[in-house]
Amino acid sequence: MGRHSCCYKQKLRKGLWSPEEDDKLLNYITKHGHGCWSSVPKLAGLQRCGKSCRLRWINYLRPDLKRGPFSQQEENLIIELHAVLGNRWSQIAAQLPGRTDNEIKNLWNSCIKKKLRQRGIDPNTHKPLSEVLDQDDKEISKLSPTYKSNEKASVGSNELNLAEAVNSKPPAVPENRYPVEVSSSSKVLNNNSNNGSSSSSKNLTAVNPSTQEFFLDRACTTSHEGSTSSCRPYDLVGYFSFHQNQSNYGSDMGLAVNPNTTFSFLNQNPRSSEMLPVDFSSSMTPSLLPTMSSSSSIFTTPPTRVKPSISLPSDNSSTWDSNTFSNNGNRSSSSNMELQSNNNNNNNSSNSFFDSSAAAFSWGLPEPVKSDDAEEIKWSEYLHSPFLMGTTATAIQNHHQAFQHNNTYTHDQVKPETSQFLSNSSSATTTTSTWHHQNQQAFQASEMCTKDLQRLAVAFGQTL
DNA sequence: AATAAGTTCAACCGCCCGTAG
DNA sequence: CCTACGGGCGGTTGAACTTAT
Repeated sequence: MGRHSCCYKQKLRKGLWSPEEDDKLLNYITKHGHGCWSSVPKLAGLQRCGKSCRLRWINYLRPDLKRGPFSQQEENLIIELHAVLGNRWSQIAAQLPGRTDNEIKNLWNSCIKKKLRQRGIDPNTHKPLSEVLDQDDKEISKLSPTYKSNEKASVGSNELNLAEAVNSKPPAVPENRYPVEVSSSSKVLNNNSNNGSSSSSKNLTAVNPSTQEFFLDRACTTSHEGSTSSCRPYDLVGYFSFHQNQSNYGSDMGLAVNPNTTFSFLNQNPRSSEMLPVDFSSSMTPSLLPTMSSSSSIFTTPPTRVKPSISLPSDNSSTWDSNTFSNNGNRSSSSNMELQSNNNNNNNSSNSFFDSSAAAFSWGLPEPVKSDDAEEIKWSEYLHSPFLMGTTATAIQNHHQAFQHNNTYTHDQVKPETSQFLSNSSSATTTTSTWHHQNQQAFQASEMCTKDLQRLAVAFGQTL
């Protein structure tokens, strides 16, 4: 059958690394760099194969690795990126400094998948499980009876039986509602609009206090400058929950797409057949992104905000005010998805979007506008939508800006070369510093938006 | 306290791609 | 053009650890 592994061929050591081996590898790479991995073990005096050394270095010994549990924001970013990139762990890891693809993969398989299922989301498609099941049933029903039974078994065997998962989802979930996680002590605030507008109350329809979830109308519509498009809140982003003291990515969010820029999310994987041409073209943005900011960001930059049309305070101490929720109540105006330029990043500010210990956030979730012509954006469209891509791209952009300002490595150097660590031994430490610092830098860097977007596009394999 | 069941995560495996010869 | 090799990636395994019974 297959060839033997290099370790088998060379009768090399396998399994867990001893501290002595770690020392040897670390010392060698610190002094000489890894160079050709296949020669590293020999030169370092290790009875390991080059691949094993490389893996150990990348996943464990690298000085810029961030230790400790993933923050909620990191998890959210992973989910968001997974929705776009799928199981391209290395690319996902490239957006999470200090995290390895292996780590993220493990987290996904052991933790996030489970969480998503518990919320009734299929982790593979990011669709509600009920939809996935329906689709499966439809596809299976097209097949012959013999194949049908076998296939159904294999579908379920992937990990968890989907039917099982559906059964386990919160019973209170109406079929056409998406659960959005909020933290404890959340309240229904669908009557928060103090200006008499219907505002968000149409979207926020139910709260299950036991599961701490609230549900949004599945189909809602965004309306901007006369153009109306409908979307599903869950489709737009999935869910987000924000918890106090988990602000590694900064405490604010925003969206940004340079309206004059078209750039593509190209898979860096050399396997060309897997190229992922996800374009977020500016030509698509106006209908979904009413107000553009050239320097806003997701997770990072303080000044730009997305006001949610739905939001929840976590407790009495929360600083959510009516303005936070109502967006002036003008449901047909761009305020539904308003991106505000607001330099006030004071966390104690009553306007601060992420002040509360937890906030269900729907990404500028548009309010429903009755429109018979409105069609739901399909999931695949969502994945290609400028809305998400804008957020993702901007997150990426700012993360990379942060990197660049830390003199660590750029996207083109996502897999850090030893020489960089050696020449920037101090910056390697910096890389593991808090995100706040990076966020600040990212914000400063955002002034050079156009230039950086070009850099981003280049980094992702497309010239502007 | 013992053991089973479940979870986490480091490491391995095998495949694919790019490149040098 | 072909082949061998190194690097990189995603999937999988299994040891170590934790929790439940």
